[in-house]
Amino acid sequence: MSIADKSSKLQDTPTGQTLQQLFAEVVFNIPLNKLFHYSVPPDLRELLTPGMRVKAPFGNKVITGFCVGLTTIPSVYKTKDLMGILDAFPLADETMLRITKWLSSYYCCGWGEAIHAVIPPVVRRGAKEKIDIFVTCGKPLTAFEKETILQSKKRAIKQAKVMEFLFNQAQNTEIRAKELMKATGGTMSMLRQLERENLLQLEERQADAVNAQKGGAPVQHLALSEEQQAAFTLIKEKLAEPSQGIILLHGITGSGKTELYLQTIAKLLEQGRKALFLVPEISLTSQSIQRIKERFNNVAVLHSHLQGAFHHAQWKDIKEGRVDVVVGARSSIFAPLKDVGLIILDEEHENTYKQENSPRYNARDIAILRATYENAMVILGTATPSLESYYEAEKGNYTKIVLSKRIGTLQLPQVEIVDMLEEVRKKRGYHVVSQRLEYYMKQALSRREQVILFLNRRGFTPYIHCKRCGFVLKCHRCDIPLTFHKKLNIVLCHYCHAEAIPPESCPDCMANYINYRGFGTEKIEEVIAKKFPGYNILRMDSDSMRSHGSHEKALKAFGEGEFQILLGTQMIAKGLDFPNVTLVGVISADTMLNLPDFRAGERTFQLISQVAGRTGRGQKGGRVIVQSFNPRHYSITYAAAHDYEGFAKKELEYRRPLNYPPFGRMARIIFRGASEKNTEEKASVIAGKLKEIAKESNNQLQILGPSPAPVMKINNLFRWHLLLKAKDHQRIHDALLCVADTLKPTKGVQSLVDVDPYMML
DNA sequence: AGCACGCCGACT
DNA sequence: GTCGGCGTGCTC
Ligand SMILES: [Zn+2]
Ligand SMILES: [Zn+2]
Repeated sequence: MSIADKSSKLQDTPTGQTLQQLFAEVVFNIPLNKLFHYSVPPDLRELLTPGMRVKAPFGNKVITGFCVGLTTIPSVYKTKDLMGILDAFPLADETMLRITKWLSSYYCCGWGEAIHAVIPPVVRRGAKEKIDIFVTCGKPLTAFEKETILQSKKRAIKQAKVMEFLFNQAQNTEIRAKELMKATGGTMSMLRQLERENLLQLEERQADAVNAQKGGAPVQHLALSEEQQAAFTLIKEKLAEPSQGIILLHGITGSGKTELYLQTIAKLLEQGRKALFLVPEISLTSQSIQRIKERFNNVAVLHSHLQGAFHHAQWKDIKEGRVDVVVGARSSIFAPLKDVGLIILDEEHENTYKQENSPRYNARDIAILRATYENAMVILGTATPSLESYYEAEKGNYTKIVLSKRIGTLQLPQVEIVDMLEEVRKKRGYHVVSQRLEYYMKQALSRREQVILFLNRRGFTPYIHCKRCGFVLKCHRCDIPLTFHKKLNIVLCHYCHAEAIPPESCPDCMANYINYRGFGTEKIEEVIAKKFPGYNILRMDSDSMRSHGSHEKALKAFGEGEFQILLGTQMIAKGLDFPNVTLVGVISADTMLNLPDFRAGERTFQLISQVAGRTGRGQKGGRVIVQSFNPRHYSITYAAAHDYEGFAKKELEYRRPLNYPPFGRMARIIFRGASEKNTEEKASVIAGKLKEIAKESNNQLQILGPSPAPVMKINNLFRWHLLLKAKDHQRIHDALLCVADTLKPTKGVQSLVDVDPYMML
């Protein structure tokens, strides 16, 4: 314990200089937005830089914290000494400290929590650097010399095998010792023995994390279309300006956005700066990731569930400037690149950019923030801009660039909406496949073309109910109907994954009138198999694609024509590019439309547009059939007409009077607890306080609720929520700050604050 | 978040 | 009379 009084404020250094006592500002990974000051002992003084992790006594134990700053003025009289420094270099640079501070303020979490969320776990754990052993043949040998060696090893079969394997490799190529041993059955001691005999060379070094393509010229740029060229010219102009700003690149599917991204990256790299490329999710089948890797040399593809050591090495490579382009999903926005000049968000509207646990940030907003801090350009690319981005562009805050033409002679597919109510009347009863869809499927299949069917619901039937008393079978832990899975013969909760045996009679009234109602992908598969015997159906949903690599394998098989019909959920909605697919059927466009969410219409429009983009990718053209019980809903009709502008105008018209984003801002507080009563109570206490603040604000702030969340119970926890709505975010922020201390968990009820929420369930 | 301190019910 | 429940407050 050092006392910050006059006598100890000065310390003597070995050189005799007298230095003022220095204090470290430290934050911890706890839900507490508070700085703690620690005195820096003389021996640590030279080593400590903000951004490093430190060991500090906290309460009666020693924990790890982050140093976020240094000061000579402590906030308290008594300060404890720092006990150690964990890093030789700061894990977070100045920009990252600024960003995390902003995160903690904006999303209502501790600064320490924000930093914690931004540093990959492997880096925090300080994974030992992965050392690989590489084997090479050494000097070139003639065929005769090789033969002599093999002869001399006649009695050491395994050794001969190793040497033979090496000889069969191309001259001077290296192979990982592990791979070599796996292929030949050799052991490490064997390799060491061969090394001693000078028959091979072993080199121990850190595995390369970067996509280093030694030699082999990168793939050349493609020629740009007239429209692309105009867009590129504009981007280049913006790039040359001192503050480059934000570009909304609105390009329909197939208009060549990726090529523009790539050439812009190339332009930026010429300036010696680095680029960050964000994608909604990293999938091995992604075309754009493949194209980036073949176009540039030092590309790092960040994979969130990557091998620890590899990830650590990759992170270091990025930090130390050996990487030019970082590609990754949401959390890659925090990649420790120095001097980022360009941040690209592909499919900007995707909700995967929003993190659904604390800090609940949106990578799109962080990208814009980071770009202003680092003076970088942001390109938001999409075929269906989020209304937030569209509106910013309309206001002139973003530069909008439109690519309205498909590359080459490709035509947009023709979209036909089928009124399912009409269908019910015509066919007397409900059929999941309409006559129109069946007709076009027959046509396409008879021409040996392929069909994609989309349904955003897995399982066999989503409801199990009693025809006599109306009882609906629900999960005993959640307020959610159970889904019947036929193949596994279980009923499953899609929220908590609880499973049960399908009932044969009503659990409530014992009647034998159990009805399995509705349809999921599993049932559609059965229906289609009956209707189209002799065709191979590939079903892709999280049930059928559970094992590793099955996703890639399945798509490859479909691409090679092994299957004629591909049926699946969300997972087949994006990115697929199969020229032989001439028909896409949307089994139900209503699944999202009926959700209690003000973005339901926007989501429906995006989904139909995205799914429609899976066809018309070849010379044979394409057609889309959209089945709906709301065939005249504007989200569906505008999507069918490929009219984004029309949709956006209509949707904005609906949101404006209600002050929904983009006109207003929102935050949501979710309360959850084991006791229904306590949960409700807590929600109304907080709501009461907020409503008082709202009253003072002259109705600038609105409080909606408290009310039970649309899903009232998940995993035995009851859920209530309330919404804050205001014209500007500051009001919401101030209000949240006022109630912040009452949001701590009490009586087993916790409160979760979600600023700019996406999920409303 | 942990952890200590503190104040009221049901146990030896 | 004590053991332990978890409500409140603090951590440089
Ligand atoms: Zn459940
Ligand atoms: Zn019943």
